[in-house]
Amino acid sequence: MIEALKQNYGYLFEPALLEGISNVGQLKKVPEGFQLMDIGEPIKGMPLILDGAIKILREDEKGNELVLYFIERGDTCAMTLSCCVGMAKSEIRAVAETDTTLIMIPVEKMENWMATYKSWRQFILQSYHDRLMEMLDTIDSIAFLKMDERLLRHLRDKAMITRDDVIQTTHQEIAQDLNTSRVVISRLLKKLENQGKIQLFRNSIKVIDL
Amino acid sequence: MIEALKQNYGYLFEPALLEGISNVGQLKKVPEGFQLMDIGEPIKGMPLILDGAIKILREDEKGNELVLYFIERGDTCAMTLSCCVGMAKSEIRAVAETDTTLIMIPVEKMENWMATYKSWRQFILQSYHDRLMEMLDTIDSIAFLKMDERLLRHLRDKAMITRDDVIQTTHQEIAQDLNTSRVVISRLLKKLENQGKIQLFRNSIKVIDL
DNA sequence: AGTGTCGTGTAACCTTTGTTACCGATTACC
DNA sequence: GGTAATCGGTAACAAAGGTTACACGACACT
Repeated sequence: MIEALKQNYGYLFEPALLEGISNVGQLKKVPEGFQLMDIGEPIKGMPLILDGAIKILREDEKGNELVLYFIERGDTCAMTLSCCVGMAKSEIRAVAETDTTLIMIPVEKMENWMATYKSWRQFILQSYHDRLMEMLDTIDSIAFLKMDERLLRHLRDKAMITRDDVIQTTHQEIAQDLNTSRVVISRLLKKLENQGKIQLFRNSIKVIDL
Repeated sequence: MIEALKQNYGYLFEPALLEGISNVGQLKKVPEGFQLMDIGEPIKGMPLILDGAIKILREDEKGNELVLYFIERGDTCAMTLSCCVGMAKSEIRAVAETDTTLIMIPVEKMENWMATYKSWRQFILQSYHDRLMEMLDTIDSIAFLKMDERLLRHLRDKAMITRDDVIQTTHQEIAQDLNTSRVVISRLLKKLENQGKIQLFRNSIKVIDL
């Protein structure tokens, strides 16, 4: 574990902190589609992603979903940080977008390390910052963009985090991610294909115009 | 200044920190409508609100606006915190919603106090948490609600922060806040009035159903 | 091969929201 | 008092997105 940790976070954290993490942290490998956290669930720990990607999404009472953003290698989940401060319940759902390796850190350590390690403080603040910016991005998309632009952006995001211009997914799944209906997505995807921006296949989409 | 400071933040910060704030902080009184910060502007300092309320909004390249949330007495602006970490440019615009009194703290002090005062650390983290939750709320509104519900929610928010069920505003201004057109707002306001949830006057709206 | 399920394309229609245009009332300013 | 600007109501229409229904091919399972 310490090896993968050093590789991803070595330049960030001082040796003593790396050691602390590897002592109390719990290595976890989860397959694609695995649900790491759900809305209303108490927070068990804070994840440090070593490899893979996680989809963070929001749901309302009626079951409508919306993807907020993805987190990747080197990231952590600000919502988790957040919950250590105030309430203990998660406001979001986290689902592994690809096979993912991560370290879970018990929440008790956080305040502790905040006082001790400057690098930890900076990491936490940076994470909050990054997540706030992602949320701003999300808000920009929903508030200012039409569905076809949101769709294209979503496809590019997915291509980016999987590092593959061919996305394995269905129209139905995209519709859920963007909180709209399958018919609408099929319609717009066809339009994007006619514009030469993507290529459609059964169960996959190739993004041309990255 | 130290008096107003103690009154609003005394229970949060230890005496030494309060003293530090009152030494380096700069007291500011701004009138309603005053623009405290704009998108792209470098961040000068971090505001602690003593009295009043500030509207935080986002704008895209085309000039479309959207209100993100309001901050009030006892709050600070997470975007400012955020900018001390990464870039130095503001991502948002801040406009005084009412006459407002605040203390500006130079950004240099932040990292300093983070190491020294536990209460400061907790305040910063709590602020980040609060702001993230507000952003989630905003996303919920835009993503899951129809315009009439968003409108009603906006009116209630405004009533809340001004502590007055009569809102002084125009349909045009509301339309800007919600990134839609005046005609749409007029239409929906009329509907809400017919439903008995509000009462319309020239330049003001009374929220019945708080 | 036969059956059922899943993924996709498409048409028809409805609702919500955005746009343009116009009008009357109120207010501000000279 | 006259004039211009602002504010709000409304109609008519356009565009975007949501809904329902159905067809057809791919695929899985037996």
